[in-house]
Amino acid sequence: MTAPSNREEPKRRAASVVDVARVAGVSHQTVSRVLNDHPSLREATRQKVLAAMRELDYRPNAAARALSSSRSRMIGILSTSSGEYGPASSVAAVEAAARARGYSVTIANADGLDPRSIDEAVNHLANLSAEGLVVVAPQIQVLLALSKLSIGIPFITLQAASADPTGERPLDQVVGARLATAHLIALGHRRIGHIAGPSEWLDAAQRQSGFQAELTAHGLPDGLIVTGDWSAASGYDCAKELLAGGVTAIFAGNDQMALGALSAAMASGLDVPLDLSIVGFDDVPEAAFYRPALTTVRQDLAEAGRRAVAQLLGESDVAPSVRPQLIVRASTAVPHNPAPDDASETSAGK
Amino acid sequence: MTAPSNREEPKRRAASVVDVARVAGVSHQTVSRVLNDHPSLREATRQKVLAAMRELDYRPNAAARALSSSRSRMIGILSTSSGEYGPASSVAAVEAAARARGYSVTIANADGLDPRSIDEAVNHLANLSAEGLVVVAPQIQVLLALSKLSIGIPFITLQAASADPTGERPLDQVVGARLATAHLIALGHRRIGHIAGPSEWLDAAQRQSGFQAELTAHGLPDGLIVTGDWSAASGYDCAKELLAGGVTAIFAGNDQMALGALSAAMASGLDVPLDLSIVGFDDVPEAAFYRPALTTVRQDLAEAGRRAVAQLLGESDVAPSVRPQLIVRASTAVPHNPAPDDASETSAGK
DNA sequence: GGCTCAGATGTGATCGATCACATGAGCGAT
DNA sequence: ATCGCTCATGTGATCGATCACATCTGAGCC
Repeated sequence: MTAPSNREEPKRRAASVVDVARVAGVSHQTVSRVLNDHPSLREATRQKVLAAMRELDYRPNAAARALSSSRSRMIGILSTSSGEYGPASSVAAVEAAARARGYSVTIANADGLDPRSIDEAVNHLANLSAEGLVVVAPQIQVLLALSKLSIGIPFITLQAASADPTGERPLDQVVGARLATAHLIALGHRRIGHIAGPSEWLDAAQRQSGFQAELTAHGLPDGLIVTGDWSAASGYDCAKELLAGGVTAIFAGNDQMALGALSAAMASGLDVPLDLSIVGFDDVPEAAFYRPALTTVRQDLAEAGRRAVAQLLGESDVAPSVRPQLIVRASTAVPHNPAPDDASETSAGK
Repeated sequence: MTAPSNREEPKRRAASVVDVARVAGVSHQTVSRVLNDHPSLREATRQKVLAAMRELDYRPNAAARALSSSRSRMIGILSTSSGEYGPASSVAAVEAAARARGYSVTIANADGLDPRSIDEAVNHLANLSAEGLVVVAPQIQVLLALSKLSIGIPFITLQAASADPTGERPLDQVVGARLATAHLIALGHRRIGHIAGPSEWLDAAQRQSGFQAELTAHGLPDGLIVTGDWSAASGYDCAKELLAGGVTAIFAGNDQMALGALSAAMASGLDVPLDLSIVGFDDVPEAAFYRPALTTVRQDLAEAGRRAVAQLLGESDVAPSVRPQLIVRASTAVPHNPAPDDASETSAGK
């Protein structure tokens, strides 16, 4: 650390605003102004500074910035069970949207069932002074923990209504569920079962209520509902149960459970879609290659991520929810014994 | 900022070390020592400080810490195409391992094919002064960009040899591929095809070379290899091509492509496993529910994530690679017309 | 010409922690 | 009793940016 540093050792400390200022022949504040593109700056000066930055390979120090401005420019993603397609894609979407706005994202995964784990994850993000949280796997426990801890950080969920009383949400799960259910009803199904996700997940609850709402809207009695855990294995078991109840169609809360249901149907010697129609939710990339190819509901997760970030950062152009889309493939068809009263509908194409 | 602050406004600035010090009746440095559990600290003092922290709901300011210690306690995850199961699970594993050590993780997704996008992602992480990078989807381009940019940040990949010349790697893809191939050979297959992942992915290359190595070790001629893009759709097309080449077994570079191959076999009127055996790679959670249930290679991604972080943070106990595991299910069997020379092996159970 | 005023730039304090160094207390050896 | 040493704690500088405020310059106006 003595003045005449060993020239064998070229790794001197990284350049700072002061170094840039010296090289450019301006003050450190001017450099800072270039960094934050301040309006009143002569173009010539800006260029001088930019040149100096390039020469020194200057990288602004994020920590120093965060400290002095007390803005971390950091968004926290709170997730659980994140090997799954939906959450994983959402994380990527949020990251892209955040980075486009000059923000970074940190993740914290919580074991959704363990309150302590949730607290730890939330606290971790709070300690980083994240400016906002995106909850990617919104279990009730997580939302409860968030409001209870009441660290003054705004948060939003992709799939469900946020704490924000306006009730805006990037993805509308109810509509998607109604789409799926309406499709089955239109085909002529009357005894329809639903494999719901775990009841503590808000998306599961919303999909389930969409299912019920659509049945009711068509004057049909309440459907059979059994609850799985999002996994294909649980889908298998739940489907067995629903089949015992005599359903001709199943709407599964996600594609994995739909896959399990497909498997259960085969194990029961039933043909899909001739004996049993199945609709999934998510449109995972593999859904078209399940056998038969799965009819499912697609959500634009990328767009949802973008909107979540926009809303979190207080941008005004909050568009209405992203509309989900029904993708009709080969796992749904007119039932064998359609209800006697209404058999005018025909099978779906593709 | 005048002394008598408006009591109508209760949101005063968050507590700092100085505040805690005042309440505890010690110096700010002592508080800092508690934070970093310094060895020489009287237990009574520590308790006093901890009590003060609790009272003030003190949260250490990560930015200030990073600035003064010049350690960001942040690990960057560089990923591409992160809706997929492998990368997504790895991210979660790395996050957990990092947080357990008091580190945070930031993600940056790059579009793996676009050099500019890679540079942007790497620079983003470098600007946050991440102390290390974990490359989760190691395409050659990404690694090239990393060495070219030569920001002095250590990095490691989960699946492939890192820049570190020791060649240690958390996951050994070659072994997994040999396991899968050996299984097919042991069943009696002689004409085996491989659906490889994109050649720019190091894991794809390693799996492919493991496949070849195993064939060679058994004195078999080179296998047929066609290259997909990890997707089920490409698996379908590649399988068709391999079938035209007359293979009796296919080793797919991941489970999605294996699913596509399953679909292609059915479309060609072939029975799996009677007419065609298929092995996948990854053991995605759904693999057991494909029809037939997929024989595949399981990797312990969680353990790999842990080791990657440990190695990155320079912990000494670098264990050898995690051994992958062959999961035999129902998609592989003895071929219809086994090679005449060696038919002593029998089918694998479940 | 002198005045005002906005545009462009500079000066020093500040954010909240750690670092480097100084100091006081306690205790055994000489 | 004094030296020397370690343990426990305190003091002030420092990290690299922004913030608040001061200063300078030149154009426009009367």
